[in-house]
Amino acid sequence: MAVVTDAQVDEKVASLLHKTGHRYSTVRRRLVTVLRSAGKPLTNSQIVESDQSLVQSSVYRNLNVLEESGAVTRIVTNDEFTRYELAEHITEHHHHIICTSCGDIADFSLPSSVEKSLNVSLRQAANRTRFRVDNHRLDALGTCVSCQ
Amino acid sequence: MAVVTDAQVDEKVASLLHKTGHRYSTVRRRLVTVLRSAGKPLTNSQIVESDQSLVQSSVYRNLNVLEESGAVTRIVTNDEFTRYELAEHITEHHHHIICTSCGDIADFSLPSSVEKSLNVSLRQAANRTRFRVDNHRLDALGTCVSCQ
DNA sequence: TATAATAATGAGAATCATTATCATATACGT
DNA sequence: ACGTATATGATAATGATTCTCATTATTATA
Repeated sequence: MAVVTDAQVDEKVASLLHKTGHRYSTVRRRLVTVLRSAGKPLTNSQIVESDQSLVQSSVYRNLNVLEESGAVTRIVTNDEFTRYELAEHITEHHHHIICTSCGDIADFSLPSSVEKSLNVSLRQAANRTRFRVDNHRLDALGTCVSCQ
Repeated sequence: MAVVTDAQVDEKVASLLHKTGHRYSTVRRRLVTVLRSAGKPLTNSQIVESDQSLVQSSVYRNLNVLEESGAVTRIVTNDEFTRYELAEHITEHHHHIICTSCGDIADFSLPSSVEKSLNVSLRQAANRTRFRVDNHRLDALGTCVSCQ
């Protein structure tokens, strides 16, 4: 997560937006900056709090645009707020530990050996359902410091 | 999932409800029956469709009661509907494959060797965050037959 | 098995995160 | 700079979920 520079993120997001016929506007740049510096998925209101120049309705609209373009991923926990983060192919593969009490999230990673065996097993398991598997999502569920 | 009988499920649910000061009413019995026979997490409206004697507002209320008692688990996908299933300790540990297009879900299981190494790695990873880890949630993301 | 006390139900109203609308402003190609 | 297409912000609308409350069911006890 430290190896990717701001400039590289900008370039990727710009390319994704342009490919889908959208502009990399000032508001969208600020949005990407907020998401990048947070280091964890944020709710709409956390985003607006982080950068008070941003407007709720525009943030919602642009998060959807960025998601359609593939630059941003939507995270749902068990609380009532959707959270957003930069897509993994822009940053790097990681997982979330979710507080089952307040919905707060932290990022973490697993050894690549574990990731590999997981992927193999998932493909095998998927063959038994009739779904086509594209990806996986592994979350740890627990309690954050302030809820303990 | 085949080893648990209806009577055993009933007994467990009754016990969980009574422990938390609730009754195992007729409506709650029907709800458990619907969830049990579905074999996959259901939305509120899927539940009401499955058993037309059930009423939307009562289903919502009772799903919450059952969740608080620990008999039912809430599943959120990326679509706009929350889904519910019988808790794992009543049936058995399993995972979900979620259709990223329509939100439909199927159940699947992994080899216990994979589950074990996963658990070990999760504990280790959690030590680096400041969360206490209780559980994990592994979903495969893909496309269901009717969306392919 | 009646009774009283308590919890559950159903119908509808209320809530609130998210989306849609639309007049105005901004960005891009020429 | 100009004209056109897209983006923005303020506000209204939407819809899944929750809340309310008068009525009904369940349980414990005599």
